[in-house]
Amino acid sequence: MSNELAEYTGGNYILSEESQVIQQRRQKALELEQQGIELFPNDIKKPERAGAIKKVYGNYDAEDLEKVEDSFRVAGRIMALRRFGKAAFANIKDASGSIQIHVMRDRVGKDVYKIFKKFDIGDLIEVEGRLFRTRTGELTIEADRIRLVTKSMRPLPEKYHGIKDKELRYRRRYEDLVMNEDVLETFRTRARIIQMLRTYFVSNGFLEVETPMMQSIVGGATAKPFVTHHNALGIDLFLRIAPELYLKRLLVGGCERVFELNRNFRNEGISIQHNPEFTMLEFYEAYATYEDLMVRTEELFAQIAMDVKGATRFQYQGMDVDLTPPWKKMTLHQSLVEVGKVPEEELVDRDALLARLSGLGVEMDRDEPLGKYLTKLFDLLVEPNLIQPTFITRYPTDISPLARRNAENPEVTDRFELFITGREIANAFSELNDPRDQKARFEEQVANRGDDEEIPPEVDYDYIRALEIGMPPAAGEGIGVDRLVMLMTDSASIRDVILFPQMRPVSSPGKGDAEPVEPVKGSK
RNA sequence: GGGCCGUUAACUCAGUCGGUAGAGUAUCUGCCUUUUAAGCAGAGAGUCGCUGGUUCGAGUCCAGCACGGCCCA
Repeated sequence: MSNELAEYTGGNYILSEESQVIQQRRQKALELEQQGIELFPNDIKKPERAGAIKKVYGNYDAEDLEKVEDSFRVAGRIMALRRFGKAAFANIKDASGSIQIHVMRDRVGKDVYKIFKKFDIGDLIEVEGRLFRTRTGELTIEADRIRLVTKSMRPLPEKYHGIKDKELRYRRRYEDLVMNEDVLETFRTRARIIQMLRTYFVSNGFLEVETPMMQSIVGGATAKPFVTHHNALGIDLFLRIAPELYLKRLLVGGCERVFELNRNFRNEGISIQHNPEFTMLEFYEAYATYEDLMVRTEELFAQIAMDVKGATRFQYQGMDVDLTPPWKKMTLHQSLVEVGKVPEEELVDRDALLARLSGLGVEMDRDEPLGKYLTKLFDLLVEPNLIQPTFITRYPTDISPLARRNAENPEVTDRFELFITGREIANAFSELNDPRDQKARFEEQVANRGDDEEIPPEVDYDYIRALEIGMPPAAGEGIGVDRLVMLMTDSASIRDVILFPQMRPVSSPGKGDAEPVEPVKGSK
């Protein structure tokens, strides 16, 4: 064959040559068509599920099955094909599982068998017949009728090893899903976790809302945003980095319990833990404090673990994790001293902190708020060691612009971050609802931002206005859903829990070849 | 942004000291009516990621680039 040589044509790719295997498939498809076989019919009645048949008849022995006179009609993809001249076995896979079929020339008829001989692994077919058990004991459908449902024009990956190349798995998730059983299982678990999150909050009286994805002022977190432009309004808009300021406006509006489960976008690095778009759950509860949210979080995570894992104690990437409440609590200072082995007196000493960071290979500006040095040290020395669930509390006020000050010590906030398996998985605090303090902190934040910022920082004065109307005392939390799913599915990379993770588009022929792209009609 | 590793047939992978490009699966042909990584016999299939360099000769050595993976910032 000649590889799929792609020609660069100004953004689109056209296959100039095809592999031999694909040419042969096209040829076969043509031959079938000439014999009057529809390659892509649309009149297939809803079939039985392979898994359901197996569930009901899985325990029947050969004699029992002979008494079952019903015919069963399934449809699915041919995953394996073993031909013997005038008969063949095939494995047919649908969303519920797979089932073996047996096709005999003398049963389906010469003409049909001739057509069947042109079917390939990867084709979707429909089969109808009675159940029997083979000599080796496998429940099998003896085909009376067989029909092509969708012709596959391209060969599937190798049947035994499947598709292993991670790049191809992420770029061609459809193929990954066809070949690798566990992938669908992971995403089923993901769906179940999201369902449980939703059920938990709804049943606790939280209102699910949707707030803007496109915002004119970046707020609610510190991260670089994606910029887009609205033509009619003539303004730049930012894809949200967090929904926080909108959800708290709803607290002002009288929604005492709200949550949003949706995507955030951050224009930063891609890593094993970061995808530019990721799923965040944020919830806000009036008349609750960050301490109440600790209890909720423990309860929620334990419930999810029980459902997914059947226990609150399980393995993650070889680590033993125990989510049984209550979880460990530590202040940021404590964690730096006890886990990070930083002498306590250093924690208030700018020079000592900078020196220690420098020793760790991190150079930071001298005029950063002290809290930044502490959290940097925390990231390096403490976070990786927090394997068991741990709430870290009392974050410095200077790095927590939206959190309520602690009543005894206004230099720290009523805030926690949750760490499991050395990773941040949630962030929560009692909400700052004093508009005067909020305004001062916003303005200070804006004043302190460097000139090198690509996006000029802006104070959200409408949010201040909302606080002036009056926001009830409340606490709010954000949970990184992808990371939670990673934990519960024992996935090492965030890409394994996002169906289509962000990848750089392929711009040259070769591995990960772009498929032929027809120029989009009407596009420039 | 830095380091290490990878990129060879549609897929999974070998490829020794620099000397004509290999296997299995898949495909095609023939045989085969209870197989299940079916079997047997045969065949076709490659711009060795891209570009340049060294060399009589490069999949192999060197440089740059692209994409990806892992680790670090």
